[in-house]
Amino acid sequence: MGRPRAFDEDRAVETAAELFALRGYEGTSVDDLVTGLGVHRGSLYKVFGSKRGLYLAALRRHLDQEVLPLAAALGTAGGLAELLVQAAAGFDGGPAGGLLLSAAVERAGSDPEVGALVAEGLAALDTAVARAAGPAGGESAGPAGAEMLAATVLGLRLRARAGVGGPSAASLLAFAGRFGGTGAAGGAEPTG
Amino acid sequence: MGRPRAFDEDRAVETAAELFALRGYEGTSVDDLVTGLGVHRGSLYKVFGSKRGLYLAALRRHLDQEVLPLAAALGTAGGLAELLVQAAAGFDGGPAGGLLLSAAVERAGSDPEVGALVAEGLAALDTAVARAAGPAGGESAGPAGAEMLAATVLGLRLRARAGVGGPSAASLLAFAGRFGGTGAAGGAEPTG
DNA sequence: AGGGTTCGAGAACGTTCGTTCTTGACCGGG
DNA sequence: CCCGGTCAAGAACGAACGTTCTCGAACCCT
Repeated sequence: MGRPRAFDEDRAVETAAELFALRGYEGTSVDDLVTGLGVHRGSLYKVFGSKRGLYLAALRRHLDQEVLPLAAALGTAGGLAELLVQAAAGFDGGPAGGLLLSAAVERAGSDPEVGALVAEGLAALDTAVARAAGPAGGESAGPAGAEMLAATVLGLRLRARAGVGGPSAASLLAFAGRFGGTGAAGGAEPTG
Repeated sequence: MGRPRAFDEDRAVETAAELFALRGYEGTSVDDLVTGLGVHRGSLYKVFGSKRGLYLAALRRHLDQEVLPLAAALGTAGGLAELLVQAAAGFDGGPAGGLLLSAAVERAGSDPEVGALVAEGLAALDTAVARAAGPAGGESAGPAGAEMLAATVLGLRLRARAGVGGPSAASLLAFAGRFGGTGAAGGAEPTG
């Protein structure tokens, strides 16, 4: 009953996630969202309740549609070296954890609900890294060795986001070699 | 000539750095700054020109008074293991790169001047890590191996800032051991 | 066909934003 | 002594903020 919705809700949340990832929560105004999403103000408040509600939906979607699938894919195929290379390159050039990174720094400390979502995303990253690194990184490096490598991945993403150049491919491979990762284990000859 | 200033400018910038680090640039209002600094609005604009001017001064001070000295200290004394342990623990419990982290994620991409300062801070961190890691991390791990370890330090600080638990001490020592770091090279027995 | 309900369009709300202005207190040099 | 200049105090500015309201159009169900 009633008039059917004229916009794709999931697509709106996806666009909101990109805007929030790009400019942060405080840096993105409701006007920006209304313009960028092409969704009317009233509809936005009817569906999501508030700007924060839309932000939480965007972060939730970011985890479900990008972080978790990416983590799962990296956990099964490819080794540690590939994971580090893709992390430094921005995975596939997309947002690639940009919203997770932004939320972790800007909102996780002051908004408990955001903090819980960020913790969930980071835990998924830990699991993926543990699987990619295999026994070398996940076990012999200590009971929580994967968290160290996950921190490295986060740091690489942060550097890329800040616009500073990342390490060379040779460094990435040499680094992975220290953990006996698949693909580039052993020798660490700078080839470039 | 004229009435002398009644507030400590350097102390005001220091407090501003703490506020900006805690709530970010967009999340800190001029009213917050006026209240927190105890400096009048007019004086603030007379001295720093704008909110952004104060932010740049705070970031500049953060680099000069906290990041660079910390990097220098870590570069000369202590090994990689100690650096990682201190990074995970928040160095000395202070802001410890919080403003650098916040600026890197929130402002470096959209404000070139902030981006330059952030790049300077990250470069200083690279240098410090290279010295702490010694030949093992700085050379044999590749020409830019230190950047990988610096990324790990950044990731650890980000995790701490987001409020998620960091790796155990055993993991940190085992990780450092992979690079032949001073203090905990070799064995990686979980002692806790 | 018509009632009930939800939608999209946009004006409007009060608040807060960053910034500027006005006013009077204070200080050093002639 | 008093004058030029800098200071602190706070009101005030227009713009932008997040949110709410009013209104007519569009649609499903009976």
